[in-house]
Amino acid sequence: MDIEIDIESGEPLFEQLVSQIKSAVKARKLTPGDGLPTIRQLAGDLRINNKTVAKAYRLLERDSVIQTKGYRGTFIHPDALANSAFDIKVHVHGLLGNVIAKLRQEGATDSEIRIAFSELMKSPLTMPTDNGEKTHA
Amino acid sequence: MDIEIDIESGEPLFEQLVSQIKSAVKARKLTPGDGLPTIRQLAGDLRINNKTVAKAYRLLERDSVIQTKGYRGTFIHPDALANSAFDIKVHVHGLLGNVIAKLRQEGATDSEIRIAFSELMKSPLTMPTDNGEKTHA
DNA sequence: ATTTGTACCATTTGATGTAAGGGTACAAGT
DNA sequence: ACTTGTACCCTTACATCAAATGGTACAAAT
Repeated sequence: MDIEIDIESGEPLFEQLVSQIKSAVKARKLTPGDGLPTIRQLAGDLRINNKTVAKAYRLLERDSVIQTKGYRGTFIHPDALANSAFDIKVHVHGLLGNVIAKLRQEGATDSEIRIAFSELMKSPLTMPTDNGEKTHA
Repeated sequence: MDIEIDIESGEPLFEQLVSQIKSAVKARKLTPGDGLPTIRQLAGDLRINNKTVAKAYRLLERDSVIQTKGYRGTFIHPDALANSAFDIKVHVHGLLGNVIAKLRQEGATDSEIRIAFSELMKSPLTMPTDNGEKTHA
């Protein structure tokens, strides 16, 4: 598995890592059980910061594309192929986009939307308020 | 109708204007048909910028608390009392808050949410996409 | 004890937003 | 013609965040 990074590209480094590994999974170049280099190893090879690689790994694990097993290292997740198809960015874009469109339609200014958003993002303890109409089962 | 502005208060000037006029309506100090000072007049009296007052008036008219009649000036809206009760900030907070809570719960990072939000707010042409989306896997 | 991912402290750089101010110009209503 | 709200150009000061880097420290697994 070759991972290459383009510093010049506008795309964030951690994002390049994530999409390259997902692509490799989709292309069957990486299959469940395959081992990945350690964070420090990969960071050293690419000459980038450990934290940048760690960030990519963290996201990949959240998406269940990889699996970390402590001391033993990091491996391709059993369901990696299916999970690589899902892009949470698209999901977030969809849900947020609908609400924004609705609010704009109702007359809310972009400033009002932005300010409310900022305030909401400041409190990390947001619990779902379930006063919506389309609650799914 | 006395309008007073506190420059020292952290609250934005245009917001002070809006809330004071809404309060006056709720307190029946301003009733439908009452005339308001012109933007330039009020800005001069309070020694603030025209645009600050104009912004407050624009928001008040959007909320149908006041009504501008071109040359004749600005007046309290017939339904001002009812409309003063509605606070769009609360509404925006509610809708946005639910989506944010849901996305966080689904594992989206705050960065991902913020970035998607920024991208969406950049395109002023957002149309409602009405997709009856449910929970993903 | 060693290596793993991870968490925490910090920093710099660049982008982007709000709020407010200043000036100029214009269509619409009377 | 005159005044209205409004639209556009610009600027300032302030705040926040992303991305990346650097260093230190730690629980878990063997």
